[in-house]
Amino acid sequence: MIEEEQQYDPRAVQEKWQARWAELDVFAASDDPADPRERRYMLDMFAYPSGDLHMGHGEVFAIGDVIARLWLQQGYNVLHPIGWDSFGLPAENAAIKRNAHPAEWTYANIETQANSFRRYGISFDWSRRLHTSDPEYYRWNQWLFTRFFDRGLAYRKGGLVNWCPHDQTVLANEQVIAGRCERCGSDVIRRELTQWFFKITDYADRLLEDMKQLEGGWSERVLTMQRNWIGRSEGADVRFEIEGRAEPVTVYTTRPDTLYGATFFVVAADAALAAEIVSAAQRPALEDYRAEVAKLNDIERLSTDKEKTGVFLGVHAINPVNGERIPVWAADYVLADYGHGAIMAVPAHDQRDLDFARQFGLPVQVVVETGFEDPAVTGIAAPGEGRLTNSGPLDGLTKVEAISTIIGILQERELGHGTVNFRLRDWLISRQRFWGTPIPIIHCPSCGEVAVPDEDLPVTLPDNLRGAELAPKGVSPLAGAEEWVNVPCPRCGEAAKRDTDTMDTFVDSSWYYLRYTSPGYTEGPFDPELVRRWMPAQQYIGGIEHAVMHLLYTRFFTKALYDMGMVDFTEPFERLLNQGQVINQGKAMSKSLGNGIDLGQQIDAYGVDAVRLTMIFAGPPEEDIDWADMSAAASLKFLARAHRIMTEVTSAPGVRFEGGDLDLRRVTHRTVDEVTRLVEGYRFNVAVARMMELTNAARKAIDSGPGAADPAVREAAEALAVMLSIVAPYVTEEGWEALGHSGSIVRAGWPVAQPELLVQDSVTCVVQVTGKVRDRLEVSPSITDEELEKLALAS
RNA sequence: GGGCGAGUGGCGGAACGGCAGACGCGCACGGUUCAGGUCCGUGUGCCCGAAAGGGUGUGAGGGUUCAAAUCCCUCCUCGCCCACCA
Repeated sequence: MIEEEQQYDPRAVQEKWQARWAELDVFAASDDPADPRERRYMLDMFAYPSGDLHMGHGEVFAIGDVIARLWLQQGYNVLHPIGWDSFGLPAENAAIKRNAHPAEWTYANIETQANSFRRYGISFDWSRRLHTSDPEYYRWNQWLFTRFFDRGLAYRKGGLVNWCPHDQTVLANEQVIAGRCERCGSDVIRRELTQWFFKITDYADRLLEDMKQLEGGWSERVLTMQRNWIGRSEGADVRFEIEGRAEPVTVYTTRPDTLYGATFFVVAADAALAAEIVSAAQRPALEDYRAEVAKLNDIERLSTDKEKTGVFLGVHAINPVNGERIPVWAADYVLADYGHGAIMAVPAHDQRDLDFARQFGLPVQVVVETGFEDPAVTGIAAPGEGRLTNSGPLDGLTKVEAISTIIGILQERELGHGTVNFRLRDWLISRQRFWGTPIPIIHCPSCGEVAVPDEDLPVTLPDNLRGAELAPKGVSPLAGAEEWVNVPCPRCGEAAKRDTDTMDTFVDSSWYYLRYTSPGYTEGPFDPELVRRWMPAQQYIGGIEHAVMHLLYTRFFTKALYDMGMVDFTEPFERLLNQGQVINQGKAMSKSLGNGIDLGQQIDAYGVDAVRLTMIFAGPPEEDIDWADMSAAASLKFLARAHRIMTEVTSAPGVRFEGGDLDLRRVTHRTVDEVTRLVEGYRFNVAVARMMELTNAARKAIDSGPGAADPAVREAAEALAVMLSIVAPYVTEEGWEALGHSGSIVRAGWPVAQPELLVQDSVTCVVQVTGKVRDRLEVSPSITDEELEKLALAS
């Protein structure tokens, strides 16, 4: 029920100011090079149009808007755009279910979300809106792909890839989370396919190295996650002869110093090499074993303390440094796609190798004196440091000395060399689905892979496929669109076929922030001049779930574009904030738990301002918010209290503050000073607490202090209105109007603290003796140490 | 198994190495109100005490320091990331 005393009706106020903001165009960024204002780019991760906005959007966009509105108040020329990441599986699945085209569902949801964003009061420059499913956008995806293709950064290769049996498409390594599909949670299996990749591994070193630029601006957490993902390690490649094979086999090791302790050799069971070198006698055993391994999915393979399994391949390898014949085994603990898919096993100094040796009765040779008891007896490997032993020329050396010595020997004899290895794999971008950017390649029987020429871009999706025609069948639905598929080769004119796969939607999101600077640009993906002006973005905000995938891909794209001379920076985002999740009753909201909270309903009940304030005041932005612990009603109460202060001011607008009540003025200026620093340091919840204190101080001044007519009360109310406007834009617009101002508070200007009002007349000095508070002294802040000591001893 | 981070009232959370618990929720009491709610005010870590006051207190234990929630070590618990990564 709406109370008669209630000062404002959220719904009417919201509509009033949405119209006013549009009319005054207060959120437009200026591309005018003559604009004297310093530019700032506030970037939110764009939205996926899965229905209406949800609570998570409510938090992330509230946070982004606080920063964007702070900058607007501070007088910056602010770019704060929004768009939609509108290709992707859910649209396709919805279309199959409803016998419709994915575009219908997608664009309807986009409109719903756009309206909700407007209501939510986010300070977007709507003129820059983009949708990745628009041909004008994905045209440039294709253009960029062809540039990557020309430079060898996009290439096709066959091999084992991750396959999601539910979504019926391949997945990039980054999209496999603990053996499951990142999107649907199905167990991922491996499949042999020829697919398109982006050569992100060429950039592994730079992706790692350039993190130096990000330190301080990105959380250590995200940087660590990226570092782990890239997984750089230093070691050596060592060539082992395999008896009966012409070519030696290379293994990678981080411990070349232990080469003399290699007592057997292991090949990944699923690697082609195992089948190639196995002896005739052992072939059936290997085939049985491979069938066993194939049955296990990654989850089972990962189960802890799993017994080591493997089969002897009936052949021997030769240890290149001491000529020893060591048996070659196949096992599933060696991974086909890491290193070279084969290892030298040093059981004395590697736990996995030791477990395997003990399982199959293989010899253990200690080559480092670590002080550990004999691993062969204890079953505990000795991975530590120590002097080398039983190692010929390495005997007596330390680990570091031995590594460089053995690498020298290997290089001299052409048996190996020092090298760096990465865990990072190339980015698999092909998808066997419809609702994405068609890969702009034509396969010609005589010319091979031919890029679609620029003048033929975009290759648009056929619009006659709908419903069941889009159903996943293991190959792209585009393969069924014959008149679309069959085209002449652009090079020779012979009959050829289009590539029928579409691109991973992470390609779309790898450069959208560049397009915002010039969304209507037709000469390329973005206007290089405008990108130079606006980028890199000062602030990026989004969920931690993108810490590896999206953020790694955007960084890769930026570096690739830098190498093409299209941008003049190597890192796209200066500061990154990863907000926590909004959960309910301790758990993520989900349909199955029935604990979902609807953002729209919260707004209907409490108003936009109260919902935004609740998100902001709940705690540090990186932490999760449990909505069950929050009170939007309390937020509404505070907003009404703050608004009432603004309506009670009786002095005239423009009154000189100088003669006003000094105590209140000090509180105001101290609050301004602190709030500014708190917001800039992401401490939004504490900033709100300070605003509440200012509100309480103003309340007291009106009720039992100098009274509503005192200029200091106006000063407090105006400062409060502007500071609070970055969190609660609507009620503060009302308050600003009640204070006698016209136009919009968006342009009011951020208050500036006067230094002389920040110093206090007296400070409380606490006298402690052995850590216990013994006395408190009120002293001048300018007191000298001697005087203070005298006072303390006297008391 | 490895790495990173975090443990503070009934709750969400504040505290450059310097008065622990700001601010808010909740609760209690008072004012306003016919009443309830709203609104305004006071109080509120825990223990003893009518009060003044005293004791105690930031997951556990130890250390550094005149002084530790904060820095160091060990342990416990929770969260996240990676994971037979050679």
